[in-house]
Amino acid sequence: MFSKSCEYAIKAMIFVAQKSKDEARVSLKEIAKGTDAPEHFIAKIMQELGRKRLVQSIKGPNGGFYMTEKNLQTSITDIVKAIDGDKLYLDCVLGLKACSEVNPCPVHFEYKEIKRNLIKMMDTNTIGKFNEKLDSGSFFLKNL
Amino acid sequence: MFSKSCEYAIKAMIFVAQKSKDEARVSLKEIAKGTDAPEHFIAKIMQELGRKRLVQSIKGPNGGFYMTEKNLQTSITDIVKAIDGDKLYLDCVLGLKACSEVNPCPVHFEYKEIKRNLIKMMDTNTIGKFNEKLDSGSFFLKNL
DNA sequence: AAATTAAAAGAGTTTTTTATCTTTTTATAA
DNA sequence: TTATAAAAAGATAAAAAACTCTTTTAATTT
Ligand code: SF4
Ligand code: SF4
Repeated sequence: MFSKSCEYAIKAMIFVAQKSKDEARVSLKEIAKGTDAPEHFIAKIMQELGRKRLVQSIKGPNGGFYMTEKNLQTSITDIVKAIDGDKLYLDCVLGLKACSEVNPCPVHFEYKEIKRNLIKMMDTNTIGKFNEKLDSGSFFLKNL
Repeated sequence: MFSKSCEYAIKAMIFVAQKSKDEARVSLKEIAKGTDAPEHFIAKIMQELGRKRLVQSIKGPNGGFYMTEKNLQTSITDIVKAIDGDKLYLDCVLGLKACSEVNPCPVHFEYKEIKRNLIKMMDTNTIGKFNEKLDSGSFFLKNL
C-alpha cells in the first residue's frame, strides 16, 4: 500500500513525537535505531519531511529533530502525500482508466466504501492522537 | 496496493473471460491491446497464470487463452496471491513488527475492520461474477 | 511431412526504489 | 574563533520491478 520510504516516514514521525517532549531533540541515529531503518536512508526521508515542515530540525551539537504543536496535528494522510504523493487517493486499485460514477466497474460501489473508510482513518488519525493513545497505556508500539 | 503486474493480471483475466465464450481462444496480441499492457510483459504474466491453472492456454494456429467453468470461479484474491504472493494478506500497512491483538497499535481496530472488508470484497468477487455483472449491462469496463 | 502459427521459455535491458558513502553547511560549545 | 557535532546535500551503488527481444516448443493446416 505505502512505499517503504513512507512506512519509515510514518514510524519516524511517531518516534520523534514520542521521544521529543518539550522540544527535546532526537538525533538521526536514534531515529534510525528506533524505526529499524538504514541511517542514511531515513536521513533522506527526514530531510524531505523537514523541507515540507512536517517536522522541525536543527543542525549542530545538540541538534536533531522535534515537533511543534502544529506538527503534532499532522495526519497519516499528510505524511503519505508528502512522501508517496497523492496517487493512493486519486487512483483506483484496478488501475482502470475512464471509469466513473455513471460508468462504474462491477466492484466500484463496494470498493468506494472501503476506500472512503481507509481515507477517513488516515485523515483523522494524527501523530498527536497516536501519541496520546500510546501515552494512555492502552495501545502499544513494540518494535516501532 | 497491487503491483503493476497484478493489475494487468486482473484486467487480463476479466478480458479473457469476456472475450472467450464457449472456449473461443483469445490471443496474446488481443489481450495486450485490450488491457493496454506491453505484449511481452503480459505474456510473462499469462504464462504464470497458465502455470498456476487460473487460465487455459493452447499453442499453435488458432491457439490462445480461454477459461473453463472452474477458472471463472477464480477470485480477485486468487489472482493477487498468484502474482504478488500473500504479503498483502499477512502484512499490515504500517509494517510494524511484533504487534498483536493484545498489544495493538493505536489504529489497529480501525484498520482491522477496513482490511477485513477489503479482503471480503476480493474473496467474494470472482471473475465469473464480474463477468455476469458486465453482461447484465448495469456495469462497464471502459478502457479495460 | 513441411510450413505456419501462437504460446512458452530464456536472456537481456531500462527504470524505479532502496540503500550507502562522501562532502558541505550550520549551529553549538570550548 | 576554532573545534566539534549534527543535519543537508550530492553522488553512487545495489536490488527489485517493469519492460523487451530472441529462441524454442507445440499445435494446426496444407
Ligand atoms: S469503477 Fe470504481 S472501482 Fe472500478 S476501476 Fe473505476 S474507480 Fe475503481
Ligand atoms: S497493531 Fe494492527 S494495525 Fe497496528 S501495525 Fe500491528 S497489525 Fe497493523
